[in-house]
Amino acid sequence: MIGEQSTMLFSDERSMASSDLLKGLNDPQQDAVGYGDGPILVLAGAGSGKTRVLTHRVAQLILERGVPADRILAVTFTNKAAEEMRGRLRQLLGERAERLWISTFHSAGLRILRHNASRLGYGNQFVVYDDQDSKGVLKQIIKDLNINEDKYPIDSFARAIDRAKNNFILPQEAGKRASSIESDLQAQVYDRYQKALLEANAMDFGDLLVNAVRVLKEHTEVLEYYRRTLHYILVDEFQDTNKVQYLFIRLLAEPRRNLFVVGDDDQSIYGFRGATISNILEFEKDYPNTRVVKLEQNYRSTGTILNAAHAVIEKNKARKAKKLWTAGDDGEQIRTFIGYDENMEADFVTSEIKRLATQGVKYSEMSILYRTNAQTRALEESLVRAKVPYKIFGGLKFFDRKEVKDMLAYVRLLVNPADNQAFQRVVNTPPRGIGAQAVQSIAEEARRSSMPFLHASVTIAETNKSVKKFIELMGELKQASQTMKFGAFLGFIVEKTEYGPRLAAMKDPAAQSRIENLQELESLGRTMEHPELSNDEIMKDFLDRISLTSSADMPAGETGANVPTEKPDTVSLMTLHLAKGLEFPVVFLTGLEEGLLPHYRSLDDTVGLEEERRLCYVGITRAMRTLYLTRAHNRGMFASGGNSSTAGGARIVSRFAKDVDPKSLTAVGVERSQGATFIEGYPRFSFDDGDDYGDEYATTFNRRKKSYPRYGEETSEYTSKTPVSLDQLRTLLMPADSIKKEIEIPAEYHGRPTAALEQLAPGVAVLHPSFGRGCVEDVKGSGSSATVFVRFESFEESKKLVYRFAKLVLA
DNA sequence: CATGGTGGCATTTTT
DNA sequence: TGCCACCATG
Repeated sequence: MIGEQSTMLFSDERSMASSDLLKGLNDPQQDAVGYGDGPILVLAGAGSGKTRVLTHRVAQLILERGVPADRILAVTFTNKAAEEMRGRLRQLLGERAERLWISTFHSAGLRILRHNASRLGYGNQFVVYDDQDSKGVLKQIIKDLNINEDKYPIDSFARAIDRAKNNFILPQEAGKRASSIESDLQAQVYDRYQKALLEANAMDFGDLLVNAVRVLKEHTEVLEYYRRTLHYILVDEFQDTNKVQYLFIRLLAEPRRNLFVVGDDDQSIYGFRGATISNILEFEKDYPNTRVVKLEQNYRSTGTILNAAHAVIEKNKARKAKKLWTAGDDGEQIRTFIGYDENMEADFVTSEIKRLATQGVKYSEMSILYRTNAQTRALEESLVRAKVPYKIFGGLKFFDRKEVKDMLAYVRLLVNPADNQAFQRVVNTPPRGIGAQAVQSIAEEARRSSMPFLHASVTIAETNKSVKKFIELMGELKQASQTMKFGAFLGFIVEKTEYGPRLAAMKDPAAQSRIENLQELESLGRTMEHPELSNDEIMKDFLDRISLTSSADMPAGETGANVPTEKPDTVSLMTLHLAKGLEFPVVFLTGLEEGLLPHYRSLDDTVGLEEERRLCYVGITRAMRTLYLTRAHNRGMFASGGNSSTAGGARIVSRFAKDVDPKSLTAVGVERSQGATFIEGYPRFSFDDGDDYGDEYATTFNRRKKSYPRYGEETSEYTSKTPVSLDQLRTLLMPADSIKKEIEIPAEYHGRPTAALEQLAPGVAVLHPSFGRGCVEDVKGSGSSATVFVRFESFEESKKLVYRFAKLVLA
């Protein structure tokens, strides 16, 4: 849903008459698209046709000015946005769109480094470390340096290093700048960390940018090459670029300066990642004769929604003055709701969704937005209960699974024997008698001989039988990797390492789903097979794709009216950060409370608060037609077990909501019945008298409250048990890919309430989300520790399930 | 020396 | 839940 104006002006596949390019664009849009050479900054407000301008600009360069497609680089923030852009350009340009270089900053960095990393002392086949790997490296360093982890936690170093990289500060420079004991220590750790990565032939995320810039700066022949190649550069979401990214672009854009950047300072929400608004506010200083174009006409939202958005954002000091306007009318009132707690809030959202659905609104036209991922729990639970199809964006769950990471670590180690993190991950996984002591001696040997752990362990193997066996295993895997097909090879790893067999031997229900995940991985491997590529190449490609796919890469398809979609009709749930660039007819903006939005971590700092405000602005401007603002009166911050803990007590309405004109708000539900307002009201909530709620939401809520505990009950098992389908994974790994966590509920199991413990007795037929149909044999214990023995149709022996987690349903 | 079980703790946002 | 530190056991 990146699309703004979804008109289908150009249906001709091949190309179009160039004069048509400007048709359907408003004056400023035409200005931007038709501009000649030189730097141009397009300040594009939310919903003002930004993507349209970008794509038409590219088309204009090619069709009207004869620029070859491979002379153009367009940089976006997510793979999805890149794919979206390519898709649209395909409509404008046909085949030629394939030759454009459209990618994210990180992919562009990776591509350059794959060809040139050797100039920096890395092997070109370096691996990309994820956050976990990075922390593993840091942990070792902190141990080596005898740093007190309580005083200086790993995360503080991770953050410091990340910050340095965002600002293109290399270790040496960091050392020079250090002005305190702490920053000096950080610089030391940073230096050792980089050396460790270099030894492991690995780069972390930040390195993909830092090292790309280094290679360009330090090796003129490389820089010249890219400058010769790239004549036009376009940058999307420019307000979210940080210093390294800016340097990267600046280097490539010289000397032509044909730089076309599009952004909106009001939507800068990645300050924590080093994005600096000054990049956009000061662009004109760096490029003196910049043409500035403002797009202020909004084609997305109603007047009421735009007014609310403006009321929120205008309080920010650090912004370029502008005000969105629409030629459309005011539209509906904004609807508000206060829930007793987050569950009631969720139930409200759910029931409104169902209501709208019966009125013909598609699920895919509705979206639920929130500040923190933790808020999904209640929402998810409520949606599952009501059988509303949904998908949650964010979090690469499949590849984050332990068993998947374990198997991938074997692959990594084979591709890059210097990958010490992968080594440490697999050396005793599954347990094979190589404990901390043995690893310690391997590490010492590695240091002594300056060899990777894997090589050092060959020496240790002379005196340690377990290590010897491990080495032999790796050798066997290596040989197999040369001869077997990739998919089969993955299966071979699972077998040979005994990882699979050991899981199979476990009675634990969780083991079963892990096996299924490994089978999925194997199937996925089969789809990666390619007759012209060696297994080594396939493995590298496989790993690269996995490490670069991000949680914001949304499913393709829901791009508005002009692209027919076969995508499932589901409600979208995502954080405000992930929502940027998208639009939905109906938006539920949840958790409008002090401490959540704005988040309490930002409360004491004005810069942070301004960013929270922008976040709220982004949320509001996602809505095309209908906007809901909801909050909860109580919120269990740390959900656990069966307590309805409400740490933090009563919650106060967000200051952002207070900025919205009350006349545009209509209370729904509780406030309506009690005369309280969204802004001021604390409606009287009582557990004893359901009628107090005064509307239909009370029913669900009351039913609910009797069946505590609720946290982690309905949903967590779905997310961990439901295997990701092959098709999903395949999509995931294609360049255009989409990352999503999609929940598919088994048909029979669909929507039924979890069976109460009292209902379970020997002989009762039940359903389990992943084991299927079965019959209760016995029930032992009570309360949260109760266990149920079930004989499932598809299993020989009966299974012992913990009642609290099993989610059994009466058959 | 390796392993498995137990109890305590944590949660902003992400390329 | 899931991760980690700690401890008892083989």
